Amino acid sequence: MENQYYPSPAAATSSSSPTYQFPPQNNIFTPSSSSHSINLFDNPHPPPYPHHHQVQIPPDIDWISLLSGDQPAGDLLTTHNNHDQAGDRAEEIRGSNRRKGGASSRNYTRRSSRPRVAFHTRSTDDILDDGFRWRKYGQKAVKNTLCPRSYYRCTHNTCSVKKQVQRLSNDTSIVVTTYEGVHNHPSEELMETLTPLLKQMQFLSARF
DNA sequence: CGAATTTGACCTGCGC
DNA sequence: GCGCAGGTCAAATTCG
Repeated sequence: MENQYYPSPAAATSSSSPTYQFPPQNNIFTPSSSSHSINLFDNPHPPPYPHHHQVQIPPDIDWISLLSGDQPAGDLLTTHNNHDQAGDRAEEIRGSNRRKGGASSRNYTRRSSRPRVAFHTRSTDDILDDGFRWRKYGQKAVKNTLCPRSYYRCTHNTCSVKKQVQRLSNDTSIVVTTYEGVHNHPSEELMETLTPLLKQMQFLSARF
């Protein structure tokens, strides 16, 4: 079992332990339900951003589709190539008309059944400083929503954690961030903090 | 010039 | 079977 790491609780530097909205059951928010608050350190994906504030959730987000990961794992974690029927047909169409962004030889990995955790924050920044580095790999307009949804992937080599970021259409000051999966490495921010301490410990243990 | 982002095409699941 | 919507890929573009 590998160690698993979560977004670093930078906000924990404040003296009081902040609490955050958390899905009541199955990681799914329901706008009408009373949201649970949990301690920052119990939340596997705490919003660690001092400049973000907890807000009440408006009845605007489709939490079911956003957070749904309850389909059979075997169906969700399949890997596809272009040798199935659809792929062959698409390859014919592509043929001499290869275009930008084509998918002639890709392994297309579908949405996984890994646990998802979403939280909402009020911020002017789309990108939350959670101590990890993310690379944007897509943006998509979502139906019934004015604001596009952005897709990010953790830049660490062996880490496959993803997150989606979207603003509410009726209150664009609110950012909804959805994490999928857990990090298998510590955050860079955490390592920067710990490295000098570890070096000092090594130095001291070598002396004594 | 390498890294990161943008952007439009591609792929799949699902509802009708 | 078809069309739509969501998610992903990767070439092109931008940025530091």
